[in-house]
Amino acid sequence: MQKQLTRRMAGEIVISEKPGDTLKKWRTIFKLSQKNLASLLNVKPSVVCDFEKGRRASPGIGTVRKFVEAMVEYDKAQGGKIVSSMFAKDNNNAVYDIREFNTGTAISKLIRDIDGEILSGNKDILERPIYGYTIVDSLKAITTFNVFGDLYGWSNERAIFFSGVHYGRSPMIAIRAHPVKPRVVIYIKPKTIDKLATKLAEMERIVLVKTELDEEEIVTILKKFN
Amino acid sequence: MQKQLTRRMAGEIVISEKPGDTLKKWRTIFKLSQKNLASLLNVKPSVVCDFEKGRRASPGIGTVRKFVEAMVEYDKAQGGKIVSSMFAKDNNNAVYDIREFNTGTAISKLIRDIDGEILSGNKDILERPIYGYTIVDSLKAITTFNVFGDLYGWSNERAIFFSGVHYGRSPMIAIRAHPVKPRVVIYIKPKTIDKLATKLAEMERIVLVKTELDEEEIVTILKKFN
DNA sequence: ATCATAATTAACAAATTGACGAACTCAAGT
DNA sequence: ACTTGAGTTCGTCAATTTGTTAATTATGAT
Repeated sequence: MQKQLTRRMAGEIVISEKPGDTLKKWRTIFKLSQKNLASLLNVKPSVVCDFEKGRRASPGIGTVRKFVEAMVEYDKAQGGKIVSSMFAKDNNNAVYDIREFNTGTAISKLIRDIDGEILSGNKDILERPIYGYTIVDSLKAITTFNVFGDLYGWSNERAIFFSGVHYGRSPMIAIRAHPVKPRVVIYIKPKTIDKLATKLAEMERIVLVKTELDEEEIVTILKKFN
Repeated sequence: MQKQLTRRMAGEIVISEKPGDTLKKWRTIFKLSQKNLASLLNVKPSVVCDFEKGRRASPGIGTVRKFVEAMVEYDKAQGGKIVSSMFAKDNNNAVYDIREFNTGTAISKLIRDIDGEILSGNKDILERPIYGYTIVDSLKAITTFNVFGDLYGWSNERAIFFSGVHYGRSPMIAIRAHPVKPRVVIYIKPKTIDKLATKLAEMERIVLVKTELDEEEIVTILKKFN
């Protein structure tokens, strides 16, 4: 986990147009003064300044490594607050938004409001109520372990929005594999729709919908639901 | 997406214990010879070699940036196949596990650790490095179309494990048919071994191995690889 | 206005990098 | 057996980096 962060920091510094600025950014994130950092590295503060100000156009990777590792080590000695905070954000971002409605909303109304196109689903299901929704990044949802536990809020009578959909196969397969099923699955701006996706949706009696709105627009629309 | 990858590559190189090895790893992933890469960078091949061999303990970040960006740019000009393959983690349940190593591991070490028996393969190939592995269910791999696109992670310098093997013919035929070849093929608990399998392996200069360990045991062993 | 702390800049010596070219090994074809 | 291509090793040298010291400029806080 630390190594991962050091890599990220190093990569960012190396690729940045202004490596010095990026270095400074990290130093401030770790709440270190130039003097502090310099003493961790056993050099004079002017060295740190030189790098930050870009007076060294292309410092060696050894230097970069020393810098980032020193910062991470320092934080670790302080309890690792900063390092772990970096990861707290990253882990949950598979879920873009999750909310519960106070009263049931008909599936058909939801679809109308988000300008959705029905890909699969019997008409008789469309008037069933749902009580909430979840918006997830499909790739992250699948790669992040255990997301599916967090996908369902208080009710599984809900809609699940998937963003970053390519063919729509993987999300439906994941849903098929999972014991708890949503009422509606909505693909956000899918590239194309694989036939297997609609087939699986029919098998599970799930309404499958696609929309060309993006996450942000959807959230603003759904804010009006209660 | 490109920038993301360049950052990752750069970070990996900087933090690696042997930056040169990591550099080389990426070069091979991008299917470039030292000469090719050198010409992209407008330097002589020996320069590339010097860096890969670690003659410079701490090359400048400018150098790293040039290298990394050149490779990504090159791939982009070729259609961006490799870059996009890095991000296409299309989930396919035929794939039991897939992982990359940070540094190359000799094939012989892998075989030793998983208690493998060599069925075919010259001794001189055994010291070649591999950079990752994939474990697939052989039946699913073949019946599910398009798996072979997902079989290779970041590098085809890898080992492919097949589980559920009966005679070992079909997997080798599939590999023969596919343009990208792995370095090593390992059968997990095969019932018997068809002669055709070893013959095909020899033709493709692939090391063919069998092991009596199961998937789970293999994964725990390979966890220790880096 | 003053004192302390943080940050910036300049000048400089020693070490290292970045690049070349030439000689060399090693494997793969033909 | 010969050739080609890929990769390795190394002496060389200008350009850069690494680090030091010392002087100078913000930035606050009292």
